[in-house]
Amino acid sequence: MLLRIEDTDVERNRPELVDGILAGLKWLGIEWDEGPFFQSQRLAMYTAASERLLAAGAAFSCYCKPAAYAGADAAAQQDEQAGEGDDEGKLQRNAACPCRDLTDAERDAKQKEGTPRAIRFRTPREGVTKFEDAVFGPREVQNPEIEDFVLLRSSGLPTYQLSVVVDDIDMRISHVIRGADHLSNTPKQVLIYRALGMEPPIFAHVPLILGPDRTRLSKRHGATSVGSYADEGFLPEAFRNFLTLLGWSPGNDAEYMRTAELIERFSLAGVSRTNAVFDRPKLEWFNTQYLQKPPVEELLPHVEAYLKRAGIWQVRWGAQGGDRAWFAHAVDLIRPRTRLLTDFSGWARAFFADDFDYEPEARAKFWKDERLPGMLAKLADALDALPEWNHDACDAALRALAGAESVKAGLLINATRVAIVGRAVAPPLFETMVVLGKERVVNRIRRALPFMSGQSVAGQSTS
RNA sequence: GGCGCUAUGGUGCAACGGUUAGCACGCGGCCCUUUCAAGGCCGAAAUACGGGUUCGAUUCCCGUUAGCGCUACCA
Repeated sequence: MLLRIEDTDVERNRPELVDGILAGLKWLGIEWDEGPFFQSQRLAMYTAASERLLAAGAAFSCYCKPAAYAGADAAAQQDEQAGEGDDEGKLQRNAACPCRDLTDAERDAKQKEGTPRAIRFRTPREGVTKFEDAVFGPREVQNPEIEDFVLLRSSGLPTYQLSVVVDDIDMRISHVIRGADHLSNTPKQVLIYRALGMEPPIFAHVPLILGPDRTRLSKRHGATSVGSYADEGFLPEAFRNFLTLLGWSPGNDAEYMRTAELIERFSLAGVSRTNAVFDRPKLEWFNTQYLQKPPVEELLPHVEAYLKRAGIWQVRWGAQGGDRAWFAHAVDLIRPRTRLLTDFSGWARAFFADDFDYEPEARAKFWKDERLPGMLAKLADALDALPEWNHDACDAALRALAGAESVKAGLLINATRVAIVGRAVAPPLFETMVVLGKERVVNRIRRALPFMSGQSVAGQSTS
């Protein structure tokens, strides 16, 4: 596998974008052994190929003025709306270029005038071009449907059609697997292969991914570069699983498939021909699966990266033997409730940092009772006095107090949870206490007391 | 406009001539419960339309409609 950057359009190609592409591929786990190769640095190959085609009579020089994309499009639409004069527009499309019949003399004249020259392919005006697509099956198009397309622009830069064929030949590409938007242009490439005396490779066109509005996925649909999904806290493997199932299925109802299984089961035969809508909620569901099912160890490096990014990573958590086990334990406790990696530095922040705030909704919901400050003060004392710090000891201490105060344990449990992690949404209390440790728990409860009792006190807690 | 591709619940996929049309996400309800998730159970929800072929069509053929793609000196 090699990586090739197809940057032959000066207008649209921005060098900075390449870094993003490379980073995105790496994040996805796509590795390449050779490259990246840049087509913009292989121009000599394309001009050489076009010269060969020219010499063989398979191509010709064109001196027409280029029609700007926007202009051409607008003109075409006007033609359609006008309803008349559309003869002109129709004839214009798919037509042979008048320059294909220029005499040598006429050509020399144009050349002398300094008229910009492009090189077009001399498409046969009859016959059909056939090829086999691994997904769409046998294909054939009438040659007259294909225009005399440009191979080399007047700027000397090749078009996609030319560069891709030249490179695929040079790089001995066996399978061309790409978006179905290229299906219609494939006959042109087959024509070039043949004119170059080569047999085309295996083509396989895969369905497009559409946005919720059913148009091709683009910047307008928000998070569209792979990098933004990385930033949002998605796991590469979840993304892979989700993406693979867009336009492909193993033939049964299997959905959660680790990458190794995906690779093992994938086959071009299972690829569908219908475009698929990118369903963000389902992607999130896949992410929760990958956050929760694999062994914690696999998750640790990812969580570590996000904690670092949030600036709350402690080096000791990375030390094998040391607090690595604690870190794994904490992550394991938190992950059943996570949907994105950012949750670890989000609602679960209190597990890794001492500066966290009390979620207003949580306070409103669980700190309403006026007896709370008094009871929690006693709870802190009781916990502090505990000879051993484990789930059952904490559990017993809290329930004993609840009994003594004649309140339901839930009242204390919920209030305490908010006091020590700041959230209503958090793991079971006693397990949380064990992970946080006695000193922190006691301190945090005492620290929270002033913020209770219905008074709305804004502020942060530091333990 | 021309050419082409596609068409199963809102979304992603199964069923590749015979099923009460299945699974998953999402949605609603219930259970569980220490909050919130997870999990379990239940539910609403689809074969675009019209013709054929066939004993029998989601499935094969034709037409219509719709969506998408190509029709650029973009890829």
